[in-house]
Amino acid sequence: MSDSEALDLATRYREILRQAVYVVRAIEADGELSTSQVSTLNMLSGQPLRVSEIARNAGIRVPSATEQITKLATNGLVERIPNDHDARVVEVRLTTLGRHKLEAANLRRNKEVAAAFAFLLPSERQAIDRAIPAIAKLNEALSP
Amino acid sequence: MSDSEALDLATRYREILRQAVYVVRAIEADGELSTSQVSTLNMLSGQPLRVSEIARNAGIRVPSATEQITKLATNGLVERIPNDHDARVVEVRLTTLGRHKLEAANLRRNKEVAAAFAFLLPSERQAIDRAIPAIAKLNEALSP
DNA sequence: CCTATGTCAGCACGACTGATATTC
DNA sequence: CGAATATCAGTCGTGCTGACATAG
Repeated sequence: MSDSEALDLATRYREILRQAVYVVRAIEADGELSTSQVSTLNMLSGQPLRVSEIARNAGIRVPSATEQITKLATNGLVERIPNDHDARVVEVRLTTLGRHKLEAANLRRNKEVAAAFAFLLPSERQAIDRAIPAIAKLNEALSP
Repeated sequence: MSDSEALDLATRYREILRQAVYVVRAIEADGELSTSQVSTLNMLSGQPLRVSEIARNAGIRVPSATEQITKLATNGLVERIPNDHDARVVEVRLTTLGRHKLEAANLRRNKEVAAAFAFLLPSERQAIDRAIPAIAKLNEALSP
């Protein structure tokens, strides 16, 4: 790929991404979890994580993660658990309520997106499906 | 495509998008235009637009667009032009300075993204290339 | 004593709603 | 008069840096 082809592809990619961000943000419902809250909770759906791990996974700083967690904990969606081996560490765990709210929010959002996918041709859905691993690798390459 | 396949695709698509947002935001340089400023200015690179048109294109409310424009105008990147036929309307136009700063910011960002594309296999670049029109159509389907 | 971890305080950006001119 | 256009005022969410307490 020539330099100018790469620049052209980058331009189109950046533009489509900008659009997609606004469009996906717009499917948030009133009173539901915010997109960043869903992201944080999704991370915790497998196992509890430390504050610093949450920050690293989310691409944000530790104080910002603390703030998110404080808000989620106030709403009873996560709980802080002290670590027996290292008293500096705080593990953050989904509560049952948090898990239920997360599943509801994920399902609603995914249904909306899935409904939009129904407007695409099979070949178009396939094109997006095949691009997802490549975008993941690109994200990796762009990460610090 | 079955419902569960569509839901699965939607899940993976939402997740990859979330990642991409953080990663692309992170390539902002200090003292440069912000991502939302670049978006606004890119809209104006073709022809002047009304405040309400900018808001609609950007997927934001009119007062938010006004605020963006005020900031850009304060920095000399755009100028407000009254409309002869309708005194309620304000057209917003790129200044020469705005055009130069926009081109510099676009080039720097696109170079960073293009450099990341270089880490991908040709087949992976092709996969993203082919997905872009499909994502555009998906954005269309998700728009209100 | 130095480092790691998490929190607190204060700030910036960018969105929102509701209220207000002004013009059509 | 009602609708359209843009702005202003005030608020909220989410990120940041710098300072700090506590633990290793």
